[in-house]
Amino acid sequence: MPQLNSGGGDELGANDELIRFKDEGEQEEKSPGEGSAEGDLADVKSSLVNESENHSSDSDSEVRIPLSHASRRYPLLPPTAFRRQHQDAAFFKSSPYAGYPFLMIPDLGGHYLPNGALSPSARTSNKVPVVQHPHHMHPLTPLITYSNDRFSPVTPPGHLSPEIDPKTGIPRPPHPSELSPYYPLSPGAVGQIPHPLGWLVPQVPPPHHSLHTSGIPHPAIVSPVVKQEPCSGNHSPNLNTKQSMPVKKEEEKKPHVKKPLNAFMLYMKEMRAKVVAECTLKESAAINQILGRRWHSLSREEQAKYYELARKERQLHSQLYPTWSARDNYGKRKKRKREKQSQEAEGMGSTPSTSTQCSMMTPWDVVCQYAFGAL
DNA sequence: GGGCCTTTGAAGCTA
DNA sequence: TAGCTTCAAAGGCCC
Repeated sequence: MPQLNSGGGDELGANDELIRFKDEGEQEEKSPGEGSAEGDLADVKSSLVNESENHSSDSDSEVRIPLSHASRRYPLLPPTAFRRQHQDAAFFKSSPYAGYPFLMIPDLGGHYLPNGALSPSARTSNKVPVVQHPHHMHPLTPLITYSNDRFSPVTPPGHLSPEIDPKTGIPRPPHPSELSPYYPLSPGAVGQIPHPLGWLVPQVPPPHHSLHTSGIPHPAIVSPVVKQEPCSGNHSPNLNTKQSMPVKKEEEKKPHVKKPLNAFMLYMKEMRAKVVAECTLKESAAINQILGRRWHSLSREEQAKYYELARKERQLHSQLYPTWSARDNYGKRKKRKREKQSQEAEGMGSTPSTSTQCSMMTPWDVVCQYAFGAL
């Protein structure tokens, strides 16, 4: 992936990302940021439904990709290409993003400064290069959270009380502004923060340990998969076990500091509940497909918010864990899909797995190949 | 019970 | 340096 800005302009990642959608003609949302989950839901559902209906009308209603079982479960790829023939007229009229990638790119530079900040022209009235968040969430609140469950949702004094979603009538899930999911703090710590911005330059103690000042592990730290060694009666595990731990075991016990969330992850975190509320889907794979398309339908300004958030997220993360590297988490997960695929590819010789094939082809290639029976 | 699926982006790794 | 790989979240599904 081309790093468009070596000067730390993370937001320019959006640029790259815009390019990625160039040849997909993917944008079907009506208006930026107002993607209808129902429409997306219709897509996903129709895809799911068509999976069973496909036998009777597989000729032209929808091209399905009998790839992996997951692809069968979420046969959305490439979504627009599949649907365009029949749904465009009814559902996705002229896509406002038909020229999205082309139109946006040259404009992008005008809004971003080499350091990654939004240029004044791109800013609204606020000096903070983060546009006011439309989803009743302070744009910077993700920075103070990392996990919903590590700390119970303690509402800071004077903060919002639990709300009922006016749209759905469903109790709105704890909102990041009340319950920051990314870098959650102990209640006390939260109370010490007068403003979310305070976290941008946190007066945090030297982060060479995994504990907050409160003694509670930082929320970005996930309890490592550690075999609990019998501790001789002392329940100050973090300190005492560490002292007596051999170097190797100490490394094993090294707390798992998670990667900071990128812009899209932040967006997903925020929007997932909304999408789930708007539709009946619960499977993350399907939800993520919707969110992925919504992400692309966002305006640049809206995306810029999340890129900025992500940038600050990384900033904060690096301040909290200056010695942490993404490398630390490499190999922490068990088995990766690609491993399996590569194994399959090896076994299949010149015939790579379909997924691998897809990764090497444009979605349209896949469509064409399926449409013409090449696959 | 653990891995897979799905998405995008950041960062590490490799040739 | 380009291209590939891994991980981050999430929750249902599958083996």
